[in-house]
Amino acid sequence: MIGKRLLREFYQRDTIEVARHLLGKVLVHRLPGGMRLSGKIVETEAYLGAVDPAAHSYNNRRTPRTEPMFGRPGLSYIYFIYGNHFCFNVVTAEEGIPEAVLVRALEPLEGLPLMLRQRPGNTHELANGPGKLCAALALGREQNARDMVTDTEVWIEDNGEIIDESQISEGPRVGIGRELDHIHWPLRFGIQNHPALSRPKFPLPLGDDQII
DNA sequence: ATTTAGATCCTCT
DNA sequence: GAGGATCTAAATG
Repeated sequence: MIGKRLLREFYQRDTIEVARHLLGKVLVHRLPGGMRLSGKIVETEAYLGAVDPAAHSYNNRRTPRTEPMFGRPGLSYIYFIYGNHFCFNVVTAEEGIPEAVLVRALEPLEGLPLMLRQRPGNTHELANGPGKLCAALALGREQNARDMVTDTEVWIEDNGEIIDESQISEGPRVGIGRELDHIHWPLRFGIQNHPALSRPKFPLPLGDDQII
């Protein structure tokens, strides 16, 4: 069963809302030839642009690399990192407001045999990290700055799955440095206890009988 | 189980 | 020239 492509309105709203609502949606890469590689989004992070020291677009920093973040909501933003990996983001909010959501983990759905050929192992370890999911879905420079509302190769679908608020874990973002307040901002979201979540583990929710 | 180091190269200063 | 929205394997407790 093939879902409905997400429309502009999905992306064109509050970035944190988009990050939460992307959980359970399906990222699709249609290869030349027609084969579909896809996975269910199980983990995301919000990057809040001008006011977010962890965002590439902090203080509206606009360079050739960050240019897609200033484009229409629904654009892909894929960048190369650490000499080895790509990371996949979706541009959010209003055009000109450089915010985005990083997709951090997928549960592979279509194209499993192909993914396993290049990285043998457990299904839930094929795309449980931002670099790994780009490798699994063959996303790279070629797929940067695509308008996923209209593109014929890369887009996101709604397959009808509803993720209730009560099934969403949240916590601080990963890998963004060490000194300032923003490292505590709870802008990382995941489907609670899903086997394809990345590391590190989400913190336990705070409760009355919880000891830290 | 947790920590460390190395790979590797693009982007911006 | 420095460092990064990462990953893996190897070392350590």
